[in-house]
Parts: sequence; structure tokens; C-alpha cells
Amino acid sequence: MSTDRETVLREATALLIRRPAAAMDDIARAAGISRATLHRMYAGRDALVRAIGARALEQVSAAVDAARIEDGPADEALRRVVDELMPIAEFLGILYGENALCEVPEIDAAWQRIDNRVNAVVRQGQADGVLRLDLPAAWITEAVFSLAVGAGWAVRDGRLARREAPRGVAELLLGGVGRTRG
Amino acid sequence: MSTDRETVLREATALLIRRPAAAMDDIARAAGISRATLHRMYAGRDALVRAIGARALEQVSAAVDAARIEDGPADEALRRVVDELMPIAEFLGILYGENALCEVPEIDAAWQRIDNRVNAVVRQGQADGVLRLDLPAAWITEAVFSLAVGAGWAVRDGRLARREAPRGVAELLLGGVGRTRG
DNA sequence: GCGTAATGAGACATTACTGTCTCATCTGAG
DNA sequence: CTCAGATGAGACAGTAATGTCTCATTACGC
Repeated sequence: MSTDRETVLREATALLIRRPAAAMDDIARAAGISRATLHRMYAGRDALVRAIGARALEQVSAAVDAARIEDGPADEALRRVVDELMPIAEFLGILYGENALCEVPEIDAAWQRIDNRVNAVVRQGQADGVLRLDLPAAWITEAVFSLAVGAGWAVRDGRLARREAPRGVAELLLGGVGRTRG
Repeated sequence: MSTDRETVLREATALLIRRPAAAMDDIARAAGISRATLHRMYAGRDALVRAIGARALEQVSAAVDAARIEDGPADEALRRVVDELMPIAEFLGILYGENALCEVPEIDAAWQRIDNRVNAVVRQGQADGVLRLDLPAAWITEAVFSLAVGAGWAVRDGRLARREAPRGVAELLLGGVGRTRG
């Protein structure tokens, strides 16, 4: 079948999100290839999971790049980053779900760089008076990703329309759900 | 060591959040008991995981009860439920992390009941004009739990002070992070 | 059509975890 | 103190997954 690494990684990701304990056999079948080929492409399960993590980080990093978060007001930057993040929420989700990835130094470092970029934008937004000062910047940053992941799950489970997701995340993040400012 | 089931479940939960693939051996050591005793307390790994899920649901359910979410305005109800949820965010986290639990009918059903209770409060809040109507109730409900779990992670990793967490979640949820209503 | 490379199917040994067992030791009630 | 019950340490077989291998078949460039 489709033996290109892109497809394999995508299918493997999709499966591992649902069943993190899936065996190589299941992963291979999900990707439409044999277990032998999967082993030829990746030295072992660890290597595969690390490749998935690296790929996920590439996607997230590219999304943040595409959002040009360093340009313009922080609130608009956050809207853009959410817009870019939602289509790849699955990749973001696996970075959250597969805690084993945090123990890979390179992956953890790469994640830290992404987190720091968003964090810097948040702090800038606070300094510019665009974002609230009474919430820790680290928490706002965490919320951006948490909400994106949560919305991704909701979309996958059919509780939230895909086209509603980006606006839903951005509106909730920036404006909150209350009609009177709490 | 401490052989009461309460401690064992708590330690097992704490470990499985970090390493969902942990072996019975690791779990026993983390709980300070021998693998033999762990097997005497729970018939097997499945039984242990299901017990953890059931315990987690009890905690979450008790938290929602304690918050009396059906009383008073919805925004205040959400603040109370966040206050009650944060101390047990780890239990909430494992319900999100251990996807295997969703496949246990009783646990999934119990979770649905909790989700529905919060969802009903959200819809009531929208009908009362307290919560925004332009965000799906299901998404707001999802966000409550997503933010609580995310804040729990941030607290565990030292990125957010524990005492800041409840207010941080409630403020972000209800008021958003922007200084101008977005 | 030919030949090289890649794939699929499956055998195989190895490893890791599980679940059960025994037995020595410890603990606590009477 | 004594004894019953609980625990810890570890042996043991069974099982599932891994990683490596071979070989037949397929796909593809020439």
C-alpha cells in the first residue's frame, strides 16, 4: 500500500491517540503495510514513537511559524496561532498524551522552544495592555494548547463541529464564556 | 508500608498519569507495597485500572456534588465547580489520559452523567443570559474540564502555583485573557 | 521482458509482563 | 507469649509483544 513515511506516521499517530498501547502489529495494519516493512522503516517501537513526536513537533512548529505570532497585537497573534493549530490538533494531542516523549531530550527541548515563543508573545501582550495582567503568562500559554487539544478531542468525538473549533477556541480564550466580565 | 487501598490507588494514579504503560511491578513499588500484595488487592491490571477509573469518577462526582452546580447563577456555579475540581485534577487527568477507561461501559456512562450535569448548567446559564450564546454549550463544557486538566499539569510541572490554579482557570474560562472583549 | 529493489507473509528466538504459587517473615490481637 | 493473618521476596509457567530472519512475490526502472 502507501508506503511513504508521511502516510505511515499520520496513520500511526491517529491510532496511537486512540490506543496508546497499540502493538506494532496493529500500527502496521492501520498504516496499510506489513509489520516487516514497518520495522524496516523504523528500527523499533521507540524509534517510531520518537519519529511521531518529531513529526508532530515539526507540524506544530510550522503552524506557529505560519501564524507569524511575533507580528502585530498579541490577541490577533493568538487568534492566528489557534487557526493554524486546530487543523493539526491531533499532532498536538499526541505530544500531550505520549508522556514518554517528554523524556526524549531533543523533543522536550524543541517543545520548550515552541512554548517559549508563545509565552513571549503572551508577555508582550500583557506589557502592551492587550492581555490581562492578573493571569500568569505561563498559564495563558498553557491554556492556548490545552484548549486546542480539548477542542481537537471534541471535534473527533463529534461534540464540536470542525469549522466551529478555531473560532470557539479563540473566542473562549480571549473573551471568556461569561457575558459580564468576571 | 501503607497498604490501605486509598493510598495504593492514589499512588497508582499518580504514576499512571506520568507513565500509562507502567508495569504492575512499578505500580507496586510506587505504592510502597510488593507486587504480590497488589495482586491480592486487585485481581489483575485490568481490575486495578478499572478501580482507578471508578475512584476517579467518585472524586469528580463528589466534587460536582459539593459545588451544588444546580444552585444559583451559572457563572458562580462554574466557579464553584472549578474550585472543587482543581484539588482532584489528577483524577480528572487520568480519566482523560487512560482512553481504555472510555471502553468500560459503566465508567463511560458515569462520565456521561457528570458531563451532562455540567452541560445542563451551561445551557441554563446561556438561557439566563449569563453565558455567551455564540459558543456551543458542549464546547464550554469541554473547556471546563480541559482547562482544569491543563492547569493540573501546569501545577504538577511547577509552571503554575497551586493556589493560583482555581482562580486562574475560573477567570480565564469566564472572562478570557483579553482586556478588550474580543 | 529482465533484473533489482521493495514488500508481504510468516517462522523464530528473545524479551517483558502477567498471574499464580510457595515460603519465610512480620505484625497485632488475645 | 502464641497464633492467625497479612506481607514480602522470589520462583515459575504462560502469554504477548518485540526484533530478526528467510523466502516467495510483487512492483518498478531500464
